[in-house]
Amino acid sequence: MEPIHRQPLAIQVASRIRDLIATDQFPPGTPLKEVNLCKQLSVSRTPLREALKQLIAEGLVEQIPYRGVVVCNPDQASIEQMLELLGALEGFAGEMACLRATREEIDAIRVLTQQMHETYEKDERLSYYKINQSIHRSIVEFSKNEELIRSHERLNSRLYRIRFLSNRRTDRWHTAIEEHDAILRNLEQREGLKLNKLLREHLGHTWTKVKDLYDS
Amino acid sequence: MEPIHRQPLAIQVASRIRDLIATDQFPPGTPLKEVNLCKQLSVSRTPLREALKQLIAEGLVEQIPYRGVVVCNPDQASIEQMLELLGALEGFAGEMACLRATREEIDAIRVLTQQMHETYEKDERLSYYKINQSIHRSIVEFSKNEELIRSHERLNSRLYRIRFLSNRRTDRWHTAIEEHDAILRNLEQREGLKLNKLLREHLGHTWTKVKDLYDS
DNA sequence: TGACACAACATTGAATACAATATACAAAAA
DNA sequence: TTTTTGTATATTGTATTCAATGTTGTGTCA
Repeated sequence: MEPIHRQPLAIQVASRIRDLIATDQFPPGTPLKEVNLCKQLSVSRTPLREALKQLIAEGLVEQIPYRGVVVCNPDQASIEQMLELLGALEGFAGEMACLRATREEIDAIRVLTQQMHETYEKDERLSYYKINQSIHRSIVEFSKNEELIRSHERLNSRLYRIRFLSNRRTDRWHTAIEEHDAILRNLEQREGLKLNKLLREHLGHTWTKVKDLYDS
Repeated sequence: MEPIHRQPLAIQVASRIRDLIATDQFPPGTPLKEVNLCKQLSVSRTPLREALKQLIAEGLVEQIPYRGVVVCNPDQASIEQMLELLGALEGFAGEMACLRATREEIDAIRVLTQQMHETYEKDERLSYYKINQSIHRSIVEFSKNEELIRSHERLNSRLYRIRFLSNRRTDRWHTAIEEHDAILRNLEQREGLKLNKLLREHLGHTWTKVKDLYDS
């Protein structure tokens, strides 16, 4: 029988705050005052502080001794480095996926890519964003490397907000779709090295979008 | 003027426990009972618990609700996956280092590689181990990607104990040295792709050593 | 003798109380 | 008026207390 999952309060609090940051309800620079948050979330300081410790370890917030915790505001250089690393991770994941993904798993990617085309035709920005995330996450999962999956997940969540904001720009939408077609093709043909390169470039293009966003 | 660095207790406690795990004084499976540790480290439960939360986030220990925290005992598959990821990270770092390392930084690697040869001649196992770690860490640093450096650092610290244990085997010592010569050569000639491949293979060989260790 | 119920204990989870430190503001001196 | 310094207040850091849960051992009944 399915066991009951118990989550310590700290874990729940952590994921709640994580969401608040990702959805820009706690934008960068927001000071996370303990007593305020306690009241808002109806928990005491102990689990809240333990949750914050976790977020600090994830790099989502930063702590200054005796002066509290604030939401990180990564500068352009940090974002570029994070995207560069994300590209490396996804590229490597893609390479491994070429070796390890099953026929069915690749079919699933094809379906998602097809759906992505449809959202493009219908101009559904949010759906596009979600499907795009799905595809990338799936490729990483198909690497069958748990450690890689976790690392990617953590880094990606830190970039969630940035990517969401940069998704508003429509410039590169069409080319992004074409890139996804190429990604699918190379995955189907198990061209590991080429897929690696493609994914790294694909993420590199995200950076140019983000950069424009910052510059404007 | 140089500011005074203050470390909250939780941070200090965390790094102390991290060391105890790395040096096998807290071998895998050791239950980390809160009150015991409190007394041993002379701190109260609150900062200790916050430290544990950090170690959990790092994946060094695992927590079971209401049953405490134990030192992780990664199985063969996990170790293989961690080493695979470590190889990917170092490989990518090497590729970036070829683009970004200064002449002086590469010289530093040459010096270290030379010292490594000397420890081999003198059969100084511990020195060899430390220099080896230095070289790998330096290459990652020369990628000039802070995010990559942090990720590598965290993953590497989790493998510290394993690598230390596998260092006792002498079989592959000579070939490892030769690989390091090749790594240096390719770094000097800025052959990014080749260096990437070399480093990934180098880490792959570590895995065969570890595997032998487990099998015997 | 073995299985089960129950109680006593040990351990973690959460809340509160207290201490240390930083910040803001006002009063006093130059 | 400006600078400095002391004090009040807010906030975080740490310790302690209480509650919830898991574990172990013992005694009873079949």
